[in-house]
Amino acid sequence: MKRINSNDIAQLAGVSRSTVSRVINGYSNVPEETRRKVMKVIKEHHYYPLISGQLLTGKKTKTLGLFWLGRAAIARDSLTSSYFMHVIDAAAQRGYLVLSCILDNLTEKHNINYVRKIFMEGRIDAGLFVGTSNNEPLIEELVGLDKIVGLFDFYHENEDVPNRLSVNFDRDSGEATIDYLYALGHRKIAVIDGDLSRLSCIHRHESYMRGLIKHSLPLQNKWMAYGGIVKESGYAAAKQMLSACMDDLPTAICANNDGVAFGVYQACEELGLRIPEDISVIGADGHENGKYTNPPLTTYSFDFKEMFASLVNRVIDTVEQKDNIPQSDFIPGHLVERASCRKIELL
Amino acid sequence: MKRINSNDIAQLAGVSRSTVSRVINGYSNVPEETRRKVMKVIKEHHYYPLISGQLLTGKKTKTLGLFWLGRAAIARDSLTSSYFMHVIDAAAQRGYLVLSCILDNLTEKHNINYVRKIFMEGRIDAGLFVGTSNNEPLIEELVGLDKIVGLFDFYHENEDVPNRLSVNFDRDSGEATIDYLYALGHRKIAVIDGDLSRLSCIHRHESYMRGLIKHSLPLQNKWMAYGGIVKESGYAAAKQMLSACMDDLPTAICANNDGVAFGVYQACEELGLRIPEDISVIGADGHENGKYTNPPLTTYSFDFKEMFASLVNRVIDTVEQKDNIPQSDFIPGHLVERASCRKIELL
DNA sequence: CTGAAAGCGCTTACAG
DNA sequence: CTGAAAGCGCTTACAG
Repeated sequence: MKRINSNDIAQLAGVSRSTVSRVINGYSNVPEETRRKVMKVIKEHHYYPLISGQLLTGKKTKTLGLFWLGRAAIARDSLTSSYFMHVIDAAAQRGYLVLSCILDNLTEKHNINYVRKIFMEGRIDAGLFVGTSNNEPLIEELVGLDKIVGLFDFYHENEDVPNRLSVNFDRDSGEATIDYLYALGHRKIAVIDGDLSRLSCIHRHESYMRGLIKHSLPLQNKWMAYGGIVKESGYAAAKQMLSACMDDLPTAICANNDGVAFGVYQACEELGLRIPEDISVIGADGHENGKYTNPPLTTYSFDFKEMFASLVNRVIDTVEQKDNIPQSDFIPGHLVERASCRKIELL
Repeated sequence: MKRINSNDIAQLAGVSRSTVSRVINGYSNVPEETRRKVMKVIKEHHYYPLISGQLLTGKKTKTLGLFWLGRAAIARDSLTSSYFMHVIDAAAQRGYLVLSCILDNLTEKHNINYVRKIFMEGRIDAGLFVGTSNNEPLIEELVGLDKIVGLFDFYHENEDVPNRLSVNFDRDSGEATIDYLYALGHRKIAVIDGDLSRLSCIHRHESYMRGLIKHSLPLQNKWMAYGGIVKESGYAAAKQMLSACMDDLPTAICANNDGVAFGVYQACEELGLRIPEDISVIGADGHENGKYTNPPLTTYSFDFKEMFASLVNRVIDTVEQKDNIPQSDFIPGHLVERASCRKIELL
């Protein structure tokens, strides 16, 4: 059974292929009657033009690539499913589809070729990258080839490159977290940093430090650790840090993100430290599971839906050659107070 | 800057487009020296043939559609991120990409047209559906149009339709669950069913009933409820059921899936019932979060990675016109014993 | 072993 | 307002 094409539709409707095409593409110079006649045949046969033909004439794919870096983090983090959904929804909103790839990194030859191929074969109008580390030559190459690229949490000072868009966490989350703890009376505050090859982790680290300095609080090595970005690494870092300073414990721990905070919970449990009675814990992200931990996790929360929508919309605006598109967007977060931080009575 | 095409490559390499194409497609009748000469130019210019041109000559898209039904369930369930990953990984394994869509249902006109369009426009070689309910006319239409369709948890007795593939949960999970509880000494067993428009929920219900009957246990209305498939609905069902039979509580509750079991946990907590001391709870699925609940959830677990790999591979085999492809596959689950079911001393 | 030619399904100036 | 023609980038019989 041969597939029906625009020629067949034209014949059935008694017009030329040109007219069929004009109707499909909504040209204004088609009289209402002709349009109706052609549409009738199109509907009857469930005819849709093949994109392969359309693409060859310069139409867009109306497809975004979504390149997800870091398989391990994805597998372990349930926030991720909502990320996927946010991207797909935001794109669908604008009539775009999403082609998803999961890759461990963007440095292995094999992965580089894979991504490059998807761009060069003309499968997508633009590509979104999530989980990039701070230096990605492939992305610069693609930008140089005039490919449109959207980056989550990957800011470039250079804003003169209109085909490189980004969305970022605000840069004050760390400071705001410290402010909150300070106001509760905490003076001995530990910080567990994330993966410092990621932009947001660097910014948050710097912001924590600004907060500590602002309040003239001590920056002590024994109260600092690198906790990665997942529960397991957060657990290991917290366990080691706390074990080493049991004689002089901090009264509060800032975890670079909620996954790490869950690891801190586990470490505290094993060390017999009650949260928040013995030690307060505060995270960052706004992870869904934070509502259900015991105690529920106080955290500096971000609206990921908003973040992805901002990125997707500006990328699509760029594809559609709109004007005055902001290249970067820093999304503000806000404190979500639950039950993992307690007030300290000051003497 | 114009894009380089096969003509340019041909000129640069001093051959015809035909030969360039032969090299790219790995034809055997190209002498090694010519091949090398052409490949050199191709590599140098990072040339990749546009798929639009290739498709028009009958090549496949090497892309699978993934149609995800039921936005609400996705948003709430963190298992979902691993589902996405399993599909994308299994497809990538075979050199296929995945185009993902999220839809509330397959019944609204708008959604039907959306899915139909993606198939008809030639964007994908086959489509996978997850979260379908038991009767989906659109799927039958697509099957009738010779589209290749892969269904998760949606079995058809009629196995004579080679372009309709499915993967399913084994049909003994309910019975095995009852067997387990019976062996622990439980005689008063409640069942919270899922969404009976889904095949697996029906099968599991029937299987629970078989188990109860086999052991001559009472099928009591007061110990039966419909709990949907997410935590919230499971909570509501359990709360209502338990509140209504506080004078004669079951000693164990079977939850249709783990999400529902988490709802049961919440209901029990509110009613002051300790798990497993006062009441045992067992789930089904093997949800990652079940490890972290208090107490950790005993459940009848399935390997979703295996399930999706089975479906993806058989769908791709069908696309590639291999022979003797099983249309359905029932994947066996197994009991994962954690701490939510206790032994009952029999008098 | 290899090139010239036809053709895939569409859209879009062009001409009328 | 509308049709005939050209062209997009590829692959594949066909002929030599």
